[in-house]
Amino acid sequence: MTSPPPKLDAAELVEGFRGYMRDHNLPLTHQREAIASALFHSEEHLSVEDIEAILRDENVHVGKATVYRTLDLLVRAGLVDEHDFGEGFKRFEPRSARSHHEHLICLACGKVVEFTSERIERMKALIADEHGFRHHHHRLDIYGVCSECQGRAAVTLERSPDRPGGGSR
Amino acid sequence: MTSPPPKLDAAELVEGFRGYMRDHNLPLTHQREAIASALFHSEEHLSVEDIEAILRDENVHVGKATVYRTLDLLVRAGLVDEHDFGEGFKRFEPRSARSHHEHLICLACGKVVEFTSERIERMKALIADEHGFRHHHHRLDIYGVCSECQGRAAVTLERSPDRPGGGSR
DNA sequence: GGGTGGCTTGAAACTCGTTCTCAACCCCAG
DNA sequence: CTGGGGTTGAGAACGAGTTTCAAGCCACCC
Repeated sequence: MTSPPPKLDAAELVEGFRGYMRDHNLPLTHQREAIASALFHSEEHLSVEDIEAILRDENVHVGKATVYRTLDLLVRAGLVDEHDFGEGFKRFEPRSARSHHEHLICLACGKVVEFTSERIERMKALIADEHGFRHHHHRLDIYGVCSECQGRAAVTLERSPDRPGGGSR
Repeated sequence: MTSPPPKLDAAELVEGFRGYMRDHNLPLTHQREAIASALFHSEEHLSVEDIEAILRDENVHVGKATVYRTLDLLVRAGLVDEHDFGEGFKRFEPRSARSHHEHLICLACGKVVEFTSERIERMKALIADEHGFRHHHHRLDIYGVCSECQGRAAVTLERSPDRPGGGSR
């Protein structure tokens, strides 16, 4: 478990968080800063468990209720995106300066690769229109096997939709 | 709640189920037939609760463990597709003769509209390729507000990804 | 038709992610 | 510094889904 390099615009996001809290007259507690900072400085799609582990490593104790509450806050502030890759729990990702992106998920190792597609952006708006929907948001997740895992022996995938390989339930 | 017209190829699917059970030397119990039949004759994306309600209406008592086990069986048999629209529980849909399709989900009333897109089918394969992934399956869900709900007063949507309006948690 | 073996069933206990409760606590404006 | 309102944390609660295990049923045999 190596520590990944800090997210490019982490400082910006932290500043954005402080501003949001100020604007909404919400107290900026140590716990909230620790959680936001942990998330903003990560390159990964973190689960609540991941976040708790990071805080534990930093010897910062935060109750899980607070982790969930703060994540909720961050999502509502528009600084964090919430994802459900069908593992039975959610993952969180700082909303970077980059535009909206989709995900490629490896069924063997759980790796998540992000990509963007102008054409898909245009198409989803078109499709919503066609059916009389006012588009709000969408989700495109492609599940497959990444190039590294294709090399490894006998990657047998059962027919099991919405179920990456990393689940522990 | 009016009863929707039966799915076009329900009889076919029931026959497929019988065949699968025979081929795999699995006993065809009353419970399994009742669950499969309920699902195959529905036009909706049913939750486990929905299925239990249908069976209750038919005065067929089936334990929920059996419902889950049978759904698992149907999914593995390839006769049913499993979906997660981010409501906190799964929905099930008979796999009809139609090709793979995507979903438009109304955030206000929970209605699900299906659609297909040749271009998206082609594009997702292309994208997987581009990133060295062997494509397995994918999911495209577009969330928005349907035309009927757009008319209704004050449909205020909080910024809350993966969360249709029908949840009861 | 009756027997028999193995798979299935159902009720309840359990798991696990997430939310709620509430008394103690902290942030910050005054 | 002080007070009050929002926040925190431990644990209880919740809800979807799974497991357990004794009792029951299906299907095949005679």
